[in-house]
Amino acid sequence: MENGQRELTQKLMDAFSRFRRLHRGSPLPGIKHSELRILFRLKKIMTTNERGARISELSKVMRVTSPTVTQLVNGLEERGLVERNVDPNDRRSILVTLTQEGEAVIQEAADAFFAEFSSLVLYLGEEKTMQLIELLTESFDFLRNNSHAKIVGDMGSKE
Amino acid sequence: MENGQRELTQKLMDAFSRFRRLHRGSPLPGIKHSELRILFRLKKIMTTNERGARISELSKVMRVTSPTVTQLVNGLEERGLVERNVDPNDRRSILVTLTQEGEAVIQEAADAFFAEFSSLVLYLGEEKTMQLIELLTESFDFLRNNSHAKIVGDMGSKE
DNA sequence: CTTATTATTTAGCCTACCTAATTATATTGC
DNA sequence: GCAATATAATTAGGTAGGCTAAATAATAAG
Repeated sequence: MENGQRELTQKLMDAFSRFRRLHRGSPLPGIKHSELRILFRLKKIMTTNERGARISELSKVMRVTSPTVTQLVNGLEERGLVERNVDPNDRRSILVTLTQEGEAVIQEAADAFFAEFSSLVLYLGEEKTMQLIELLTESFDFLRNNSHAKIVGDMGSKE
Repeated sequence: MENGQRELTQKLMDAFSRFRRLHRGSPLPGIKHSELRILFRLKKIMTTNERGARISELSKVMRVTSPTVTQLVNGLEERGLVERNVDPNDRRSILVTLTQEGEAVIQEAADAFFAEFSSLVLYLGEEKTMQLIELLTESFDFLRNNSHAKIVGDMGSKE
Protein backbone atom coordinates (compact mmCIF):
# COMPACT_ATOMS: atom_id res chain seq x y z
CA MET A 1 0.00 0.00 0.00
CA GLU A 2 1.23 3.47 -0.79
CA ASN A 3 2.45 5.46 2.16
CA GLY A 4 0.28 8.56 2.12
CA GLN A 5 -2.78 6.46 1.72
CA ARG A 6 -1.85 4.33 4.68
CA GLU A 7 -1.53 7.39 6.83
CA LEU A 8 -4.87 8.72 5.71
CA THR A 9 -6.46 5.39 6.46
CA GLN A 10 -5.00 5.39 9.92
CA LYS A 11 -6.21 8.87 10.66
CA LEU A 12 -9.66 7.99 9.43
CA MET A 13 -9.74 4.94 11.65
CA ASP A 14 -8.73 7.01 14.63
CA ALA A 15 -11.35 9.59 13.85
CA PHE A 16 -14.04 6.93 13.68
CA SER A 17 -12.85 5.41 16.89
CA ARG A 18 -12.96 8.69 18.76
CA PHE A 19 -16.28 9.45 17.24
CA ARG A 20 -17.76 6.28 18.61
CA ARG A 21 -17.04 7.52 22.11
CA LEU A 22 -19.28 10.52 21.70
CA HIS A 23 -22.34 8.52 22.54
CA ARG A 24 -21.14 7.84 26.01
CA GLY A 25 -21.90 11.05 27.75
CA SER A 26 -25.42 11.09 29.09
CA PRO A 27 -27.60 13.74 27.50
CA LEU A 28 -29.63 13.97 30.67
CA PRO A 29 -28.31 13.39 34.16
CA GLY A 30 -29.48 10.09 35.51
CA ILE A 31 -30.28 8.56 32.18
CA LYS A 32 -27.96 6.69 29.90
CA HIS A 33 -27.85 6.93 26.18
CA SER A 34 -28.74 3.28 25.74
CA GLU A 35 -31.75 3.76 27.98
CA LEU A 36 -32.88 6.72 25.98
CA ARG A 37 -32.69 4.67 22.85
CA ILE A 38 -35.08 2.19 24.42
CA LEU A 39 -37.46 4.94 25.42
CA PHE A 40 -37.44 6.50 21.96
CA ARG A 41 -38.02 3.17 20.31
CA LEU A 42 -40.77 2.34 22.71
CA LYS A 43 -42.49 5.59 22.03
CA LYS A 44 -42.30 5.04 18.32
CA ILE A 45 -43.63 1.50 18.56
CA MET A 46 -46.46 2.59 20.81
CA THR A 47 -47.71 5.12 18.31
CA THR A 48 -48.83 2.19 16.16
CA ASN A 49 -49.36 -0.36 18.90
CA GLU A 50 -50.71 0.81 22.22
CA ARG A 51 -50.22 -2.52 23.89
CA GLY A 52 -46.48 -1.90 24.03
CA ALA A 53 -43.41 -3.66 22.71
CA ARG A 54 -42.10 -7.11 23.39
CA ILE A 55 -38.50 -7.55 24.48
CA SER A 56 -37.78 -9.52 21.35
CA GLU A 57 -39.27 -6.78 19.24
CA LEU A 58 -37.02 -4.15 20.82
CA SER A 59 -34.09 -6.49 20.51
CA LYS A 60 -34.70 -7.01 16.84
CA VAL A 61 -35.35 -3.44 15.88
CA MET A 62 -32.43 -2.10 17.90
CA ARG A 63 -30.11 -4.87 16.80
CA VAL A 64 -28.99 -5.83 20.27
CA THR A 65 -29.51 -9.16 22.02
CA SER A 66 -32.50 -9.71 24.25
CA PRO A 67 -30.46 -10.01 27.46
CA THR A 68 -29.24 -6.52 26.72
CA VAL A 69 -32.79 -5.27 26.32
CA THR A 70 -33.82 -7.05 29.51
CA GLN A 71 -31.12 -5.26 31.47
CA LEU A 72 -31.99 -1.88 30.09
CA VAL A 73 -35.67 -2.40 30.72
CA ASN A 74 -34.85 -3.47 34.28
CA GLY A 75 -33.17 -0.18 34.95
CA LEU A 76 -35.98 1.79 33.41
CA GLU A 77 -38.62 -0.18 35.26
CA GLU A 78 -36.92 0.40 38.59
CA ARG A 79 -37.15 4.10 38.01
CA GLY A 80 -40.75 3.86 36.93
CA LEU A 81 -40.15 4.98 33.35
CA VAL A 82 -41.53 1.83 31.79
CA GLU A 83 -43.83 -0.99 32.87
CA ARG A 84 -43.74 -4.70 32.26
CA ASN A 85 -46.93 -6.62 31.64
CA VAL A 86 -47.38 -10.21 30.65
CA ASP A 87 -48.90 -10.53 27.22
CA PRO A 88 -52.29 -12.24 27.81
CA ASN A 89 -52.15 -13.78 24.35
CA ASP A 90 -48.77 -15.38 24.89
CA ARG A 91 -47.71 -15.57 28.46
CA ARG A 92 -44.11 -16.16 27.56
CA SER A 93 -43.93 -12.62 26.23
CA ILE A 94 -43.93 -9.45 28.18
CA LEU A 95 -45.19 -6.15 26.89
CA VAL A 96 -43.17 -3.10 27.80
CA THR A 97 -45.02 0.18 27.95
CA LEU A 98 -44.04 3.77 28.66
CA THR A 99 -45.31 5.30 31.85
CA GLN A 100 -46.22 8.95 32.18
CA GLU A 101 -42.87 9.56 33.81
CA GLY A 102 -41.22 7.87 30.86
CA GLU A 103 -43.03 10.17 28.48
CA ALA A 104 -41.89 13.15 30.49
CA VAL A 105 -38.27 12.01 30.39
CA ILE A 106 -38.48 11.57 26.64
CA GLN A 107 -39.70 15.10 26.23
CA GLU A 108 -36.97 16.48 28.38
CA ALA A 109 -34.24 14.35 26.88
CA ALA A 110 -35.27 15.02 23.33
CA ASP A 111 -34.76 18.69 23.92
CA ALA A 112 -31.36 18.23 25.54
CA PHE A 113 -30.33 15.83 22.86
CA PHE A 114 -31.42 18.11 20.13
CA ALA A 115 -29.77 21.07 21.74
CA GLU A 116 -26.43 19.33 21.80
CA PHE A 117 -26.49 18.57 18.12
CA SER A 118 -27.92 21.89 17.12
CA SER A 119 -25.10 23.65 18.90
CA LEU A 120 -22.71 21.56 16.86
CA VAL A 121 -24.51 22.66 13.72
CA LEU A 122 -24.08 26.26 14.77
CA TYR A 123 -20.45 25.67 15.56
CA LEU A 124 -19.60 23.99 12.29
CA GLY A 125 -21.72 26.27 10.20
CA GLU A 126 -24.12 25.28 7.47
CA GLU A 127 -21.59 24.46 4.82
CA LYS A 128 -19.44 22.18 6.91
CA THR A 129 -22.47 20.51 8.41
CA MET A 130 -23.77 19.64 4.99
CA GLN A 131 -20.36 18.38 3.98
CA LEU A 132 -20.23 16.20 7.05
CA ILE A 133 -23.67 14.77 6.50
CA GLU A 134 -22.83 14.01 2.92
CA LEU A 135 -19.53 12.38 3.72
CA LEU A 136 -21.00 10.27 6.51
CA THR A 137 -23.82 9.15 4.31
CA GLU A 138 -21.50 8.36 1.46
CA SER A 139 -19.22 6.37 3.75
CA PHE A 140 -22.14 4.58 5.31
CA ASP A 141 -23.53 3.53 1.98
CA PHE A 142 -20.16 2.40 0.74
CA LEU A 143 -19.31 0.38 3.81
CA ARG A 144 -22.75 -1.16 3.96
CA ASN A 145 -22.66 -2.28 0.34
CA ASN A 146 -19.14 -3.55 0.72
CA SER A 147 -19.71 -5.40 3.93
CA HIS A 148 -16.69 -7.56 3.75
CA ALA A 149 -17.56 -8.01 7.40
CA LYS A 150 -14.10 -7.30 8.68
CA ILE A 151 -13.94 -4.01 10.47
CA VAL A 152 -17.57 -3.34 9.97
CA GLY A 153 -19.28 -6.57 10.58
CA ASP A 154 -18.55 -9.53 12.73
CA MET A 155 -14.90 -10.63 12.89
CA GLY A 156 -15.41 -9.94 16.53
CA SER A 157 -16.99 -13.34 16.57
CA LYS A 158 -15.72 -15.08 19.62
CA GLU A 159 -14.09 -18.39 19.05
CA MET B 1 -34.58 28.10 15.91
CA GLU B 2 -34.72 28.66 12.22
CA ASN B 3 -36.27 25.91 10.18
CA GLY B 4 -33.43 24.99 7.88
CA GLN B 5 -31.17 24.74 10.88
CA ARG B 6 -33.55 22.39 12.59
CA GLU B 7 -33.67 20.16 9.57
CA LEU B 8 -29.90 20.16 9.25
CA THR B 9 -29.60 19.16 12.87
CA GLN B 10 -32.08 16.36 12.43
CA LYS B 11 -30.21 15.09 9.41
CA LEU B 12 -26.90 15.24 11.21
CA MET B 13 -28.30 13.29 14.14
CA ASP B 14 -29.65 10.66 11.79
CA ALA B 15 -26.37 10.41 9.94
CA PHE B 16 -24.44 10.03 13.17
CA SER B 17 -26.77 7.40 14.50
CA ARG B 18 -26.77 5.33 11.33
CA PHE B 19 -23.08 5.67 10.96
CA ARG B 20 -22.22 4.68 14.47
CA ARG B 21 -23.74 1.27 14.01
CA LEU B 22 -21.29 0.50 11.24
CA HIS B 23 -18.26 1.03 13.32
CA ARG B 24 -17.98 -2.11 15.30
CA GLY B 25 -15.77 -5.05 15.20
CA SER B 26 -12.55 -6.50 16.37
CA PRO B 27 -9.30 -7.37 14.76
CA LEU B 28 -7.48 -10.63 14.33
CA PRO B 29 -7.95 -13.38 16.88
CA GLY B 30 -5.84 -12.77 19.92
CA ILE B 31 -5.47 -9.08 19.38
CA LYS B 32 -7.88 -6.35 20.23
CA HIS B 33 -8.76 -3.43 18.06
CA SER B 34 -7.49 -0.95 20.61
CA GLU B 35 -4.19 -2.80 20.86
CA LEU B 36 -3.74 -2.79 17.14
CA ARG B 37 -4.32 0.93 17.10
CA ILE B 38 -1.45 1.33 19.54
CA LEU B 39 0.79 -0.83 17.41
CA PHE B 40 0.01 1.13 14.27
CA ARG B 41 0.60 4.42 16.00
CA LEU B 42 3.80 3.21 17.45
CA LYS B 43 5.03 2.08 14.09
CA LYS B 44 4.26 5.44 12.59
CA ILE B 45 5.96 7.35 15.36
CA MET B 46 9.00 5.13 15.12
CA THR B 47 9.51 5.91 11.46
CA THR B 48 10.53 9.40 12.50
CA ASN B 49 11.81 8.64 15.96
CA GLU B 50 13.58 5.38 16.52
CA ARG B 51 13.76 5.83 20.23
CA GLY B 52 10.07 5.04 20.51
CA ALA B 53 7.02 6.84 21.80
CA ARG B 54 6.24 8.10 25.25
CA ILE B 55 2.98 7.11 26.90
CA SER B 56 1.91 10.72 26.98
CA GLU B 57 2.67 11.07 23.30
CA LEU B 58 0.48 8.10 22.42
CA SER B 59 -2.17 9.38 24.76
CA LYS B 60 -2.20 12.76 23.11
CA VAL B 61 -2.17 11.64 19.53
CA MET B 62 -4.80 8.95 20.10
CA ARG B 63 -6.88 11.20 22.29
CA VAL B 64 -7.27 8.72 25.12
CA THR B 65 -6.06 9.17 28.69
CA SER B 66 -2.65 7.94 29.73
CA PRO B 67 -3.98 5.25 32.11
CA THR B 68 -5.71 3.79 29.09
CA VAL B 69 -2.48 3.75 27.14
CA THR B 70 -0.66 2.23 30.10
CA GLN B 71 -3.11 -0.63 30.25
CA LEU B 72 -2.93 -1.32 26.55
CA VAL B 73 0.85 -1.20 26.60
CA ASN B 74 0.80 -3.61 29.56
CA GLY B 75 -1.08 -6.17 27.53
CA LEU B 76 1.16 -5.73 24.53
CA GLU B 77 4.28 -5.93 26.63
CA GLU B 78 3.17 -9.15 28.28
CA ARG B 79 2.86 -10.71 24.87
CA GLY B 80 6.22 -9.36 23.80
CA LEU B 81 4.85 -7.11 21.08
CA VAL B 82 6.27 -3.92 22.57
CA GLU B 83 9.02 -3.00 24.99
CA ARG B 84 9.24 -0.42 27.74
CA ASN B 85 12.45 1.49 28.34
CA VAL B 86 13.08 4.39 30.64
CA ASP B 87 13.97 7.54 28.75
CA PRO B 88 17.53 8.36 29.82
CA ASN B 89 16.88 12.05 29.24
CA ASP B 90 13.85 12.17 31.50
CA ARG B 91 13.50 9.25 33.78
CA ARG B 92 9.86 9.97 34.49
CA SER B 93 9.09 9.04 30.92
CA ILE B 94 9.16 5.65 29.38
CA LEU B 95 9.80 4.97 25.73
CA VAL B 96 7.67 2.31 24.14
CA THR B 97 9.14 0.51 21.17
CA LEU B 98 7.91 -2.18 18.83
CA THR B 99 9.60 -5.55 19.06
CA GLN B 100 10.18 -7.79 16.08
CA GLU B 101 7.15 -9.80 17.13
CA GLY B 102 5.15 -6.60 17.19
CA GLU B 103 6.27 -5.77 13.70
CA ALA B 104 5.27 -9.23 12.60
CA VAL B 105 1.81 -8.86 14.08
CA ILE B 106 1.41 -5.57 12.32
CA GLN B 107 2.41 -7.13 9.06
CA GLU B 108 0.02 -9.96 9.58
CA ALA B 109 -2.86 -7.79 10.62
CA ALA B 110 -2.34 -4.80 8.42
CA ASP B 111 -3.95 -5.89 5.22
CA ALA B 112 -6.99 -7.37 6.87
CA PHE B 113 -7.33 -4.49 9.21
CA PHE B 114 -6.89 -1.74 6.70
CA ALA B 115 -8.81 -3.39 3.91
CA GLU B 116 -12.18 -1.96 4.74
CA PHE B 117 -11.06 1.50 5.57
CA SER B 118 -8.52 1.78 2.85
CA SER B 119 -11.10 0.77 0.30
CA LEU B 120 -13.23 3.56 1.69
CA VAL B 121 -10.31 5.94 1.42
CA LEU B 122 -9.82 4.92 -2.17
CA TYR B 123 -13.51 5.32 -2.80
CA LEU B 124 -13.80 8.76 -1.27
CA GLY B 125 -10.50 9.99 -2.61
CA GLU B 126 -7.84 11.87 -0.75
CA GLU B 127 -9.54 15.21 -0.56
CA LYS B 128 -12.87 13.98 0.76
CA THR B 129 -11.15 11.67 3.20
CA MET B 130 -9.21 14.53 4.67
CA GLN B 131 -12.35 16.61 4.88
CA LEU B 132 -14.12 13.81 6.67
CA ILE B 133 -11.29 13.32 9.14
CA GLU B 134 -11.18 16.98 9.91
CA LEU B 135 -14.92 17.31 10.36
CA LEU B 136 -15.16 14.27 12.59
CA THR B 137 -12.29 15.51 14.69
CA GLU B 138 -13.73 18.96 14.95
CA SER B 139 -17.11 17.60 15.93
CA PHE B 140 -15.58 15.26 18.45
CA ASP B 141 -13.60 18.02 20.09
CA PHE B 142 -16.57 20.29 20.20
CA LEU B 143 -19.00 17.79 21.60
CA ARG B 144 -16.50 16.47 24.09
CA ASN B 145 -15.93 19.89 25.53
CA ASN B 146 -19.64 20.26 25.35
CA SER B 147 -19.43 24.00 25.66
CA HIS B 148 -22.74 25.01 24.22
CA ALA B 149 -22.00 28.59 24.98
CA LYS B 150 -18.74 28.95 23.12
CA ILE B 151 -19.24 29.31 19.44
CA VAL B 152 -15.87 30.79 18.80
CA GLY B 153 -14.53 29.87 15.43
CA ASP B 154 -10.92 28.97 15.98
CA MET B 155 -10.62 26.37 13.25
CA GLY B 156 -6.87 26.14 13.19
CA SER B 157 -4.32 23.94 14.79
CA LYS B 158 -5.09 20.28 14.58
CA GLU B 159 -2.48 17.81 15.78
C1' DC C 1 -48.35 -36.35 26.91
C1' DT C 2 -43.83 -35.99 25.75
C1' DT C 3 -40.67 -33.34 23.02
C1' DA C 4 -39.20 -29.35 20.75
C1' DT C 5 -39.41 -24.48 20.21
C1' DT C 6 -39.79 -19.79 21.70
C1' DA C 7 -39.51 -15.69 25.06
C1' DT C 8 -37.30 -13.93 28.61
C1' DT C 9 -34.16 -13.81 32.41
C1' DT C 10 -29.93 -14.76 35.18
C1' DA C 11 -25.17 -15.02 35.69
C1' DG C 12 -21.04 -13.78 34.41
C1' DC C 13 -17.88 -11.97 31.14
C1' DC C 14 -15.69 -8.47 27.73
C1' DT C 15 -13.92 -4.14 25.46
C1' DA C 16 -12.64 0.24 25.75
C1' DC C 17 -12.62 3.59 27.95
C1' DC C 18 -12.72 6.85 32.37
C1' DT C 19 -11.31 9.44 37.15
C1' DA C 20 -8.78 9.89 41.44
C1' DA C 21 -4.97 8.91 43.91
C1' DT C 22 -0.10 7.41 44.15
C1' DT C 23 4.80 7.16 42.96
C1' DA C 24 8.86 8.80 40.93
C1' DT C 25 11.32 12.23 38.83
C1' DA C 26 12.18 17.14 37.22
C1' DT C 27 11.87 22.02 37.53
C1' DT C 28 11.38 26.48 39.95
C1' DG C 29 11.67 30.01 43.37
C1' DC C 30 13.84 31.58 47.06
C1' DG D 1 20.60 23.68 47.93
C1' DC D 2 16.39 22.52 48.87
C1' DA D 3 11.38 22.88 49.63
C1' DA D 4 7.40 23.50 46.79
C1' DT D 5 5.43 22.52 42.61
C1' DA D 6 4.72 20.34 38.26
C1' DT D 7 4.82 16.42 35.22
C1' DA D 8 4.95 11.26 33.62
C1' DA D 9 3.36 7.11 34.41
C1' DT D 10 0.97 3.76 37.10
C1' DT D 11 -2.49 1.63 40.26
C1' DA D 12 -7.07 0.99 41.81
C1' DG D 13 -11.48 0.91 40.85
C1' DG D 14 -15.52 2.26 38.06
C1' DT D 15 -18.75 2.74 33.89
C1' DA D 16 -21.37 2.08 29.53
C1' DG D 17 -22.86 -0.94 26.49
C1' DG D 18 -22.68 -4.65 24.89
C1' DC D 19 -22.00 -10.21 24.65
C1' DT D 20 -22.74 -15.73 25.45
C1' DA D 21 -24.42 -19.78 27.83
C1' DA D 22 -27.51 -21.76 30.69
C1' DA D 23 -31.92 -21.59 33.31
C1' DT D 24 -36.92 -20.91 33.44
C1' DA D 25 -41.40 -20.80 31.75
C1' DA D 26 -44.91 -21.21 28.35
C1' DT D 27 -46.56 -22.71 23.91
C1' DA D 28 -46.73 -25.72 19.84
C1' DA D 29 -46.09 -30.16 17.39
C1' DG D 30 -46.17 -35.03 17.07
